[in-house]
Parts: sequence; C-alpha cells; structure tokens
Amino acid sequence: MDWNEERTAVLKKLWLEGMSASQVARQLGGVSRSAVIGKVHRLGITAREMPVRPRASSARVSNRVQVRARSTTPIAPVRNPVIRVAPTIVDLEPTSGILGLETHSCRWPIGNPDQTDFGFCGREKPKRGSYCDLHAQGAFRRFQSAGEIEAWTRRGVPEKRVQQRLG
DNA sequence: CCCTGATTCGC
DNA sequence: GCGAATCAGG
Repeated sequence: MDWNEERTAVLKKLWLEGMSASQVARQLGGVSRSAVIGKVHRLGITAREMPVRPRASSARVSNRVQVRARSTTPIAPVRNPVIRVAPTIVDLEPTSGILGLETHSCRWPIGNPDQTDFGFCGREKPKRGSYCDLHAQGAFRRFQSAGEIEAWTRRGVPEKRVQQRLG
C-alpha cells in the first residue's frame, strides 16, 4: 500500500476533519495507526483546528452509537518476522543466578550456561526492557532474514542468543 | 485494559 | 519517505 495521491487526499481530509489516527487508518485500510501518524507528520498537518477541544477523556460521542458504527473487519496487518540478536558486547561479572533475578534485574546472560559461574548481569534495569542501560545499548539489531543473521554471526560475534517472534 | 498523538531511526 | 516500536500520557 503506498501513499498515492488519492489515499493521501483522503488521509488529509479525514485527519483535518478530526478523525483520530486509528480511525483514519481503519477507514483507509491497509495501513496502521503509526503509518497514518507518520504520514501526517511528514505532511506537516499535525495541528488540526480545534475550535473547542472537548478535552475530556477519549472524546467518545456515544458508546452505543460507536459500537454499532464499527464496520466490517479491516485488514490483517502483515508484519515481517522480527529477529533479534543480542551479541555479547559487554563483560561484567554476573551478580545473580536465575533465582536471584528480580523484576528490576538485568537479564543479560554472562558466561557459559554449562559452567557453574554462569549468571545474569542482575544490575538495575529500567521498567521497560530486559536489560540494564549498559547492556541494552547496542544490544539489539533488526534482521529481516536468516541469511542476514548468518552473515552477522559469522562476522565473529562470540556469544549469541537468538529469539524469533512472529507478529 | 482500552485508547490518544509524538518520536526515533533502521530501512 | 516510510512506519514499527516505543514513549508518554488519558
């Protein structure tokens, strides 16, 4: 789905009429809310005229009208597989074993799982994410294909943990 | 949990 | 330019 003139025009119209990004996305079909927001920004039409911003919570006009108005199913968004590789880039002493991990503990594995000194970084991490700032830095890289991963790993990255998730 | 727009950054 | 992931919030 590309932003041809027609779709762009519809986007502008609906957006300037006050539709939310997700509403516009549903209307257009084939694009996500993020795509709409991104496009809106690129078009520079971020600011809409809001004579009186109802301000209050999610400006729902009427629950029952809205529910009934929900139209037929849109599109199954197709996403590429996201494969992440976390190479070992930082050497620190583990501060924790699996059992010592708390919700705030960095999950970065250190050492060889077969060795007794294997553990996890365990240092303070942000609420989001699995790793402390140090380990999160540069730890992730996005790949689109298995071949790309091979190329990367063959580049001499010592330890790797590969997880694949779809969607 | 549902939702909103804003921003970043690999592609 | 594109938009998923993330952020920051209602």
